[in-house]
Amino acid sequence: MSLPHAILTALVEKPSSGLELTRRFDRSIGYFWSATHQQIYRELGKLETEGLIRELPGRQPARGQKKSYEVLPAGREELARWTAAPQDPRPLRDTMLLRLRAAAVVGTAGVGDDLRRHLDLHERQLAEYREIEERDFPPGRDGAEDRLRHLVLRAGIDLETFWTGWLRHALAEFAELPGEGAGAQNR
Amino acid sequence: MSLPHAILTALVEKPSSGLELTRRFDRSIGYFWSATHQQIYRELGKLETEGLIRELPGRQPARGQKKSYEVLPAGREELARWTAAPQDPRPLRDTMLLRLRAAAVVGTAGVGDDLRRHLDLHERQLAEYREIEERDFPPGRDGAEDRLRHLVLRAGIDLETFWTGWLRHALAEFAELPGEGAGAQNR
DNA sequence: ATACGCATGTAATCTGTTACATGATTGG
DNA sequence: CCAATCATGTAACAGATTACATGCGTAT
Repeated sequence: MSLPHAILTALVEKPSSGLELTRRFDRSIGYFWSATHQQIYRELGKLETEGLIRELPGRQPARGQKKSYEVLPAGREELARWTAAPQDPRPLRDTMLLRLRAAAVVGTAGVGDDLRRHLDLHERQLAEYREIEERDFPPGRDGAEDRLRHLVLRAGIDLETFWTGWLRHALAEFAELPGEGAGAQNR
Repeated sequence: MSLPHAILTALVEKPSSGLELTRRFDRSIGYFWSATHQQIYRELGKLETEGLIRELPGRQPARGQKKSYEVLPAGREELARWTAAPQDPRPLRDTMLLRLRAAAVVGTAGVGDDLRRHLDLHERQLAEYREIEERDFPPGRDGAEDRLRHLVLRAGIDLETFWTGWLRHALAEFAELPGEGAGAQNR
């Protein structure tokens, strides 16, 4: 129940078409709330029906034509209401941890290589976040909006820092496991 | 596509009934792959149909009667295959981060209180993990299975450490935001 | 004219959530 | 006998994923 609010947030920041939203989800919002273009189009339809957003006036109608939306006052209110309401953190669902637990009973074949690959992925993501931080949040600016957005980016950086650290630790442990030189075994 | 493998892992560790699995998901496996009893029963049915698990022999049939399952060789093979195959990390979906981004445009009302509540939740979870670590992983044991399971628990501990650290940082930032004494405002 | 990329959308399927229904067992 | 609890399950729905369909605009 958060996708509509992710979209409302994006549209309040800047009115956009479906594809533009998709691009922005790929770049920035999707770092903590991912969505595909199908989800976005479907949800835009719903939000329009519910009167929370509307098509920007001065438009072409047809299919294959760009169609931009803006947030209506009702949408802004709904977003404010949702933001203010308490919500429990959603339970974690992580495949790598599950695989390690499975590896404890069926063997570690293949897992070491993928740990290395994940480390690489997380290192890249971390580097990307740090670039964004340098570019968008140079020292000594502090509007309230900037601070909040910086805080969110900080979470991303800290989270990737956690993953890279843990993955390195995991790889070190793996190196000490019996028979983990080349990578495979099944008990 | 991981719930069946979570269940297979649990059943390889120890044959169980649906409700016993549900309990174990609440306690241990669910820390990184949560599931409700409905999901579990549905999936047990599928796994049995596919010939990956079977009912423990020596059974009563009827509804309301306990029904335990064990993993068949085909199930163990499928689990090993899945564990060894590379998988991309699933994209992050975090509501609190989304809310902060929304708060940057619609105001921070209510968010501060919930940050505090989340900090409390994550501190409790961290304490629970640490207790498990003390109880189940005293210094100086090192079977391969133990090491892998400890590694998974370590991820939980490090992750909760990240959250509590970040939430404290966020609360400190909030304290400096204009008008954030009592908690509410809308721009 | 056709092929490519942009843009919007439909459909089918799978996964997860919520609410409820039913039988068995046990303690009062 | 009754209520509570254990245990299994159904049904309906909501959310997410995957594959595909269609139309427009532009460059070759």
